Amino acid sequence: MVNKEVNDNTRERILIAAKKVFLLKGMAGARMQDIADEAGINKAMLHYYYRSKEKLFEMIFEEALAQFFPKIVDIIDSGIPLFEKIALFCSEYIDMMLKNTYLPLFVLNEVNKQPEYFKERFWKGKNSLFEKFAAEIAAEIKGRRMKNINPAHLFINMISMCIFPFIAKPLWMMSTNMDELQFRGFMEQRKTEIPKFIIESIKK
Amino acid sequence: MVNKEVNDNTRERILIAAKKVFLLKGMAGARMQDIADEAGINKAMLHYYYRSKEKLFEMIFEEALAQFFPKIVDIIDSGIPLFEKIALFCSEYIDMMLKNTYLPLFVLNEVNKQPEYFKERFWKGKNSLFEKFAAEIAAEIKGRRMKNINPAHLFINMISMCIFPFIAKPLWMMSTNMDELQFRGFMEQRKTEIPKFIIESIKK
DNA sequence: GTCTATAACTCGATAGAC
DNA sequence: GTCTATCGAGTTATAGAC
Repeated sequence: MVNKEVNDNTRERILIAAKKVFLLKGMAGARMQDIADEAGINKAMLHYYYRSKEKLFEMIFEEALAQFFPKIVDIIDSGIPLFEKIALFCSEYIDMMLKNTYLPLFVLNEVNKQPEYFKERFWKGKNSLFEKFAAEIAAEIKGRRMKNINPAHLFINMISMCIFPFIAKPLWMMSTNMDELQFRGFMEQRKTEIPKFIIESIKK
Repeated sequence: MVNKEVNDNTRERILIAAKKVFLLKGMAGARMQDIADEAGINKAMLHYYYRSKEKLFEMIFEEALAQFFPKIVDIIDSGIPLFEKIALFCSEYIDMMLKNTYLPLFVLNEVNKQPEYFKERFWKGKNSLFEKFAAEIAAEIKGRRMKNINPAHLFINMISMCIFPFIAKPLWMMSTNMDELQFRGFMEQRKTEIPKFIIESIKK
């Protein structure tokens, strides 16, 4: 009983440490020693619980993907009106990234570095991610409730404006002389600024 | 004389090979052996010409920064009217990235991985990158030629929509079932779609 | 300048004591 | 379950012949 608890505790602490190190340094840059230090244990333990660096990485990557994607799908698949949907998406997605600043760059970087690995291992039956969204926009256009715009462009415009600032964060902070707190404030503003900017452009 | 030419030739071939490998795999993921293979020579030559992996990386990184930045500054500092400036920026910048697909992710990733190193080594007196742009927008707003919008948001909206698709390229191609050629066509469209989208939103 | 061989070192992984 | 010690593969870097 006591062992079980200690076990779970260590297992969990390794995961937390690994997440921190992998998200900061990526698969290629992370060291098992860094993770062990961060977790306050020694290297052998990492292998005892997770066999190899790759297995440990997969755990973290899978968890990261689970955070990165479902939010998108859930909101887009919901039944609320398009303009509200856009506002909700931006707000929720930016909120999630404010709690996980390194998540977007980590995911996109690893997908770029090993696209085949990602495709086979993690990309199963997710082909039609934004088809529903595209159909909804087509309907709005046909009903003359918004301007004619290619849904693909609208979709990636929205995503770009939400995610990119987190990817360019250090560069952006240098360019604007923002500190951590000001950056967070800036992203808080964007929760409403982005929807406003989009809707202003597409409304009739 | 002959030696000099051979020298230059090898030096140059190493740079080209190193650029390819570093941009694809990043500093942490790149191997000196990969670069040597790509250049069709052996590892010792790399050290003969560039001393160390880090020195070689700095060369490539510096060159990458030179491509990534000046285009922005030049156009933004030019005297053309704001709306044309936005159109020109998007077109030129996307064009540059179409020729260097991996450039944005490479630069932003390395800056994120080593922000201090970047700041000290490469960020000298570039603080006011978009101040001029902000001032110009402020003038337009005051002159009632466009809607009231925070210049910082407008600026990063524009940059985000141009750069992000390249960073999310593999994921985007999977989501939309695009092939390489279709992706290029899509980005060609965006050269005009993005300015249209922006101007539609801010014009009065 | 270019190559082969190898030194020096880093890092993931394992053995074995407790 | 946890630790120390160490192995062995892989990598950067150098020595030395040509």
